[in-house]
Amino acid sequence: MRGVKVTRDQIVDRAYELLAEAGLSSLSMRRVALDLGVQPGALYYHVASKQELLAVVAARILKGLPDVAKDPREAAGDFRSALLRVRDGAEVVSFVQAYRPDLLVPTHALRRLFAAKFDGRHAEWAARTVVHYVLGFVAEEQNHAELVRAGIVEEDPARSGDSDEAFGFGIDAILSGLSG
Amino acid sequence: MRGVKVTRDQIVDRAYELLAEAGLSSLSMRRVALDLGVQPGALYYHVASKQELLAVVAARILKGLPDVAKDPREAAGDFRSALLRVRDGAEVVSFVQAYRPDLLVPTHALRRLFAAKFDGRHAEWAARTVVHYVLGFVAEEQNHAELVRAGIVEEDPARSGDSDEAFGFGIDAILSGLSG
DNA sequence: ACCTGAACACCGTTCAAGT
DNA sequence: ACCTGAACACCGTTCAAGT
Repeated sequence: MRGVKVTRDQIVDRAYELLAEAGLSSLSMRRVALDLGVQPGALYYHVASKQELLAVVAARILKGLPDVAKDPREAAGDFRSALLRVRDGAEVVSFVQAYRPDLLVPTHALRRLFAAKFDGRHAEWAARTVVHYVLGFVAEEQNHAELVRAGIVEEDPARSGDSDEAFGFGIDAILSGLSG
Repeated sequence: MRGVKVTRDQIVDRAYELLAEAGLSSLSMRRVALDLGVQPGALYYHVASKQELLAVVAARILKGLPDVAKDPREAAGDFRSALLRVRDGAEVVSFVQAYRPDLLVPTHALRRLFAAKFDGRHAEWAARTVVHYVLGFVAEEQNHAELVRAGIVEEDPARSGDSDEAFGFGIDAILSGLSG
């Protein structure tokens, strides 16, 4: 077989699509390679590791998010929406936050907003408090959705539908506490 | 080879130790089986899946946590301490929270504490707000620690050491917001 | 009842060799 | 420069067959 050309962009695109459509458990280097008609090893000429690939995919999940929002409440809502658009989005972004915190837009935007009321140290902590809450909230939402999809757990109709309200409740409490 | 007897407790014990000492990436069914001197398939007579095993391990991580604490601040601190005792503790508990929410003590305890000020619905949301924050915070702490340990990322001395203070800052903000 | 042996269908990563 | 082929060292899970 001849070597079929692959670009880094194609790899990232395919990885993103795979994640968005099928979730993190379907996103493997071998699957990406197969879809692109290339041997698994070929990917490593363009990307150092699966972790690096995930970091770039996470950045794409958050692309389009404005780097400066009106207020923290809107920033948090936009953040959640971006995560929900991609299956397991919160888990991927959560990992990348520890791997490459500099790559993540929402923390920057929030820190800037909080910089009006706090000094640098506390603005950073305030931003992280919001980010941790959002990631924790959405991670549970999405993990639960994956388990329902897999038929491992059945969704209980009592607690479903309240997600937006529950999210808003927490955000409001946090923001009111931060401005107290 | 003859069949060596294994109990469910031995499996859970070994899984917990493996996690505590070496982290989630070292916790495999095959490794547990090897350590117990048994074939991998033998485990499936005692435990339905790796997910079920993780659920029991998560319960053990939180065992010893009082099911009714004095105040939410203490409950949150105890929760974080329990997670930090085991490598990748937050990630495991985070997964299990979506898989078997009923198994997790801290939400129960917090809901009970918040039930004094809120009705059932809002007490639940308040408890979850705190739990999401704690899990998000500790997940980042531990993910970062794993990456440092693996030499993939070097820890920056500027932001290290502040963890307790940063955690307290967020908790105080959330709790003051919840009681406003 | 409980385990072995062996398989099935996968993983991420490396690297000599080819073009 | 970029890819193949092939390997290395693993995974979770299933299941007939043994005891």
